[in-house]
Amino acid sequence: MNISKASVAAGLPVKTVRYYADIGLVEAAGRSETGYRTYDEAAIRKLVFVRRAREFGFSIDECRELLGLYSDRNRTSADVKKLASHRLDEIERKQAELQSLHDELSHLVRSCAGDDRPDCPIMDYLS
Amino acid sequence: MNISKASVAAGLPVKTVRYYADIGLVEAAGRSETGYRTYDEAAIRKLVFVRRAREFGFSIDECRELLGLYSDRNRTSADVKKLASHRLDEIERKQAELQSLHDELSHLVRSCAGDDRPDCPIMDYLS
DNA sequence: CGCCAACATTCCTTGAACTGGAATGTTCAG
DNA sequence: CTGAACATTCCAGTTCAAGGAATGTTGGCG
Repeated sequence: MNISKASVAAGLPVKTVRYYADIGLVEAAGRSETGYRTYDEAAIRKLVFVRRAREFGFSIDECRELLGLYSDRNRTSADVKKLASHRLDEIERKQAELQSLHDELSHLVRSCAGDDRPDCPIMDYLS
Repeated sequence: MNISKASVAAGLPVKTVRYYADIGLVEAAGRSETGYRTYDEAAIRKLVFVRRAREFGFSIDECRELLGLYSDRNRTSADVKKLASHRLDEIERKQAELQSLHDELSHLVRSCAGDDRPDCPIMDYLS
C-alpha cells in the first residue's frame, strides 16, 4: 500500500503521514525498489491511533510514548499499566472539561428562543 | 487584578494572556496609570472559556466567533442558535471520538496483569 | 512503444499559536 | 533606598504541520 492509500485509510493528509515518517513517529513498513514508502495494516493502525490522540491534545512526544506502550517488549507489564493509567486519567479529565464546555454551549442554545428577537438570556453572561 | 493573578485565575500562562490581548481575542479590562493591564471577572470568564475551547481544538478564529455569540448584540437570536448548534455538533463528535480513545486505552489497562511479567495481551495489537 | 496524468520523492518556505529572552520600567517590603 | 518581584515591548525560536517547486516513477491508452 503506497502513501496516498495509507493516508486515506488513516484519515490523515499525505503530507502529515510523510512528516510522521520523517520524525520517526510512524515509520513506513518499507520502501519499494524505487524508493516509494509502503504501508501495511499495522502501520495504518498506528497512524489512526496517533490521529485520534493528536485530536485530543496529546503532543507528538506523548504519542511516541503511547505507541511505545505497545511495541516496547522490554517494558514490564507494570510499567505499561502505570503509563497507560496516567494517560487514562488525562483523558478522563479532558472528557469532564469537554462535558462542561458542552453544557455551557447547550445551555446557551436552549436559552435562545431561536426567533428573530435579538435578545438571548445568556448573552450577557460573558459581556 | 493584574496579569499574573488573571493568568492563575484563568489557568493560562501570562505570555498567552498577553498574546490574546495583543491579537484582540480577549482584551484586558483596562490599563493602570503606569500601563499595566488590568483584568476583571468578565475578562477572566472569557479567558477560561477560550482556554477550554482551545483545549478541544477550536482555532483562535473559532474562539473569536464563539465569544462573538455572547457579545454581538446585533445578531438575532436565530443566528446565535444556528452558530452555537453547529459548534455543539462538533463538540459531540469530539466527545464520541474521545470516548473511543478512552475505551481503547482502558481496554489496554484492564488487559494488563500489572505484575512484572513483560507480556501484556494487547501489546501485539499495534505491533 | 510513446505519452501523459497521477502519483511519488526531497528540499525549502510559510503559517498558526504560542514561548523564551533581552532590555527596560514599576511596585513594595524591609 | 535598595532589591526582588512584578510589569512592559519587541524580536527570535519552536512545534506541527501545509504549500509549493523541481524532479523521478507508474500505469493505462492509442
